[in-house]
Amino acid sequence: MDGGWSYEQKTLISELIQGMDFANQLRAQLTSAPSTEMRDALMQGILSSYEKALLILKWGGQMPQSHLVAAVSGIPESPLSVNGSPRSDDFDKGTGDHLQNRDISKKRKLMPKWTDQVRISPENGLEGPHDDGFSWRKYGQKDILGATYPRSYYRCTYRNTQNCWATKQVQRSDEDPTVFEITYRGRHTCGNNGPSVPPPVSPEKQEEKQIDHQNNHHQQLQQQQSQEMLSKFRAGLRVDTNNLDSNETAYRPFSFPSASVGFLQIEHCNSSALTNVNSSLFRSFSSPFISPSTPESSYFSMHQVNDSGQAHNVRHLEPDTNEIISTNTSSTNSPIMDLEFSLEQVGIDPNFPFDTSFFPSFIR
DNA sequence: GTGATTTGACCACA
DNA sequence: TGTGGTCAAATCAC
Repeated sequence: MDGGWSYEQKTLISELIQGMDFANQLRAQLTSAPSTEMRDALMQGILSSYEKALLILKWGGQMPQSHLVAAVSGIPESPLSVNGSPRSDDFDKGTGDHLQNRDISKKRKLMPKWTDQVRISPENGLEGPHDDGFSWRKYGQKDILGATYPRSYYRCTYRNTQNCWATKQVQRSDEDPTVFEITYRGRHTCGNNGPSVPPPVSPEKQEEKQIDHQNNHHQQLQQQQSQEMLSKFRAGLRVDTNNLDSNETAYRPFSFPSASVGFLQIEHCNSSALTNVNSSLFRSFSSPFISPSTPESSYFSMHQVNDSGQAHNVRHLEPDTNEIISTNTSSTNSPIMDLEFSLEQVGIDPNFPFDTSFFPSFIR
């Protein structure tokens, strides 16, 4: 799948992912103040646009329809408490304030939710669901009515330390015990093992990197051009906060940082670089991204990076049967279908000199 | 000793 | 009232 991807494209995706993370974090901050509708809409616009851009770049308009269902919803996902202060576990322990707990419960319900299905291949020796790159901590297991196998509940390990309220539920399929249905809820707001933090590198990966370093010389040349292009891109990206309440003047116009860890990942541009991108995409968006299958396989597969930095096939999706289920009702349900969004909507200077050669030919 | 997992109990919701 | 989701004490693993 990685074939044909230019360095610039990888870089742009990395940057977009990071920008999306920032937007997420910003939204989490903004929702702490009253009158959040405007800001939520703004943030949703940013996220939606990022998602579309990534979809365009990733699939060149040929994304499998069966995997477009889940998408970022337009509803607030922030796990922040109503008063805006970061929640601690103490809030959940519910020793006193039931109203507050009710709010938290509602917020959780409103979190974006999407379902993925993962087939475990016997050859990789996995007995449980794949490692999706994030660090999860199991907090419960429940027998579900009508289900053969119990459902496991996981939350982000960094929930306490980084206020990351992402959770997932893992349910083994009755029909096919090798398939795990994983329901994610909420986006990761932690940076751990996410797009911004490269996972530890295994010996195998280091070997890959050595090989890939041989290609780095050429990539460095490209990198210079990309840096230049990205700086233009950053300069053109603005979120207009003029319409925000006056008490929000502390919020600066959104822009990309001058440096990004994601860029460092690309710097070691190996097979795992895109793997990281894929993994990041997978984590950052409701729409899972899968790669074309290998010729010998009738499945789609997706490489992801586990905690030890090993890339492995974690998704073997039968294109016809493994539909992605989602409860999402957002307008972004069909990202490819809904590409008519203006740059001004998201604060991008319409006069920004996009290098159209950068984009897949179908949108030129 | 510390962190992760297990598991029974509790709570909210339909 | 039944079910799903979460909590938290007990237990396990490293």
